[in-house]
Amino acid sequence: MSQVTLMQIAEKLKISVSTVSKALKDYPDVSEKTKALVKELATTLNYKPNAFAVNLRTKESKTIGLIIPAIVHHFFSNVIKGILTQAEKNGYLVIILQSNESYELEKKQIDLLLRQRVDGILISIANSTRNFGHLSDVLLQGKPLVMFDKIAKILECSKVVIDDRKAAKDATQHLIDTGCKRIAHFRGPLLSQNSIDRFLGYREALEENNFIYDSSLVYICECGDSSFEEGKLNAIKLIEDHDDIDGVFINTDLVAIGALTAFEEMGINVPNDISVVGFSNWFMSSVISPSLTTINQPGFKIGKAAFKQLYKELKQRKNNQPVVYKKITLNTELIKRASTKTL
Amino acid sequence: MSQVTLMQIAEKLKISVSTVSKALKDYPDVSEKTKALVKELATTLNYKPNAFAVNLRTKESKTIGLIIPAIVHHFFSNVIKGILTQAEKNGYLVIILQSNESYELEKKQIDLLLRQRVDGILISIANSTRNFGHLSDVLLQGKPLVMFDKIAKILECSKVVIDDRKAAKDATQHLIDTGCKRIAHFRGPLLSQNSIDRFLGYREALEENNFIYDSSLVYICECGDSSFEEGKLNAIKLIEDHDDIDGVFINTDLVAIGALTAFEEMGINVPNDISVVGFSNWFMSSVISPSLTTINQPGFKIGKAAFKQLYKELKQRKNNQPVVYKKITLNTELIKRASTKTL
DNA sequence: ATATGCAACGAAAACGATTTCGAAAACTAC
DNA sequence: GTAGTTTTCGAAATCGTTTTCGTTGCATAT
Repeated sequence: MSQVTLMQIAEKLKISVSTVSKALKDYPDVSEKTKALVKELATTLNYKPNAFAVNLRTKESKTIGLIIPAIVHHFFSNVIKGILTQAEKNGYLVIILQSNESYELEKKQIDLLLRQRVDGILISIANSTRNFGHLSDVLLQGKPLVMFDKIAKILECSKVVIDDRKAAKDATQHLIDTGCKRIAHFRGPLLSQNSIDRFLGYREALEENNFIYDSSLVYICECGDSSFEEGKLNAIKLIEDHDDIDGVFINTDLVAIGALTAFEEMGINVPNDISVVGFSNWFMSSVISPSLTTINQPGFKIGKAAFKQLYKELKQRKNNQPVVYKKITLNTELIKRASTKTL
Repeated sequence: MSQVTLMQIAEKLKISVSTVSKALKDYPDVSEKTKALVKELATTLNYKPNAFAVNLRTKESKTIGLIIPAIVHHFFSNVIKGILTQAEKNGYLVIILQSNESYELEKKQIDLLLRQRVDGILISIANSTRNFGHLSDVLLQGKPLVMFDKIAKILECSKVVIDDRKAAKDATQHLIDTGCKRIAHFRGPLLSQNSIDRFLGYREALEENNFIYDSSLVYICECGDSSFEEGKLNAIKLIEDHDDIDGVFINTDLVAIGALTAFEEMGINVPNDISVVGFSNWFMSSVISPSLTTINQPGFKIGKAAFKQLYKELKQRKNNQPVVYKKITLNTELIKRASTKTL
């Protein structure tokens, strides 16, 4: 029932606690004979070192914290999977918290993790987060912090991202390449940096191809729980407002799927009347009809890279080496499917 | 940089560590004046109690472990969300591990969590898990264990489930009620208890309506990463093998969506030629065309209920009350959509 | 003056491991 | 046999809290 301790092993073997500890950790100053004895008893008693005591002594917990805006989300759950996979490989445990896109919650959660004395923190910040004091606190405590996907540009720490702007430009360029002449954009929240960057990529592609940018072609959606509905509504509004649109670049897949549905209901053919490009490559995008051309956002890889970077910094600090922050940008790719024309 | 400790506060105030500790925890034997002094200094120094030391003393970590077969999964990510939400409310942190449906991994992860001295464990077991020694170890260590969704019936502990059999029966009955005369079933893995129960529900509905059960109408799929493809392939095989099928009950939504796609490609109209009912109510099911009739599996609620039960047992043990195991069965509901006929 | 009670504080023993340092034992070499 | 070296072990400090059990000083009652 109650846990086995080093002392219990020591008493049974009539040796000291220190020797038991050293035997289990293969210190050179313990004879092979006692080592064997200790190890055997330890396994038969099913000894498990008390993590609290170990952590207290060694000042590290082999645990990291992860704060993420949402869990029920194809991209983010892939990120989590990447992080967990890599953490497991390196013997780290992960405490996961979801901020629900709330700054207040995020702040509280950082504090919780700091109290828990995690070795480091991975975070994708909430859209509503404008102050970064809670994040610089982490750095000030001497703990590594790696941001991914939704980052604070101003904060000096490592980051793992995709190039939203370039990806959005690629997406828009694809619409242009396949013959679209007047291209709308359903963008995400005004405050979200990702949305801003994607919007900028959209505009940049237009400008490079000498299209005139028309702000009335840009529709905003929150990209929250009702993304699908937002996509439908915006699609309807788009058709009401304009009669010459032949392409749309949409901030996220789910909104795009809503738009596809609305287009179908209105008897508008995709891609012949209007071409659609989404963003993220949710699993769903490949199974709907017409399948959705989109930008693949490599969630699993981002998660892996984020943990790897955190791990690297953890080791650098441990070895008193200078910590070098890195900004890692992972490649996205355009996945061409049936919602855009082929040349 | 380095963390503030009780001793540092004590030294600055020229009082003892014990008084500081007691002041912060509002013990009655500390004067209001010193309490105020201590609390003020604690906040200005940004004191955070060292969780390792606290845990070591109090023998509880306010942390629980969660082992889950997969994260990138609509149902499971909803469960996680439910658990995290409830855990946060009660001041608990959650360490999440994914077993990837591997028994070996699951065993190792249980051991990891036990070493970490989590206060309790929530688990949905892997399909491949046939031995439950690692799980009864948890109970033997005096730590609460609550299983959800994928459970081991043989193990005596609390469980949170849905009634797969009844739900499957409802689904099949709905096909019968809407006029289907010959109903096939795409079932999940042979080893998965959920699949077995759903299969039994399917058969029970047939029998209760005096349909003859025909094992050649039951197709197996793994329901893994290629569920969609499996659905397509099975649908094609089904049509090749039989020409009189007018209804299918399918083990999971994703497989069902694959089947829907294949039916459409083969020019078979759903629901007029064949009606389809899925299982789980993935988000996707409502946005595809035709939208999928399915069984809603309340992931969020399951997660919440699982944590609540764990919490209850945690408190019972703490108060030396007898621990009562409970099997909680949550309601499912049939969501009628366009893939089945209306009366 | 003595006894009693209470308020306010502190010393010290846990909790269970790690690690340094010193000591004992065993062995080598002369 | 003695000096010196190498093995092998253990005592004790430490990590930062919590909590028990005193102790002190002071006010009140007798």
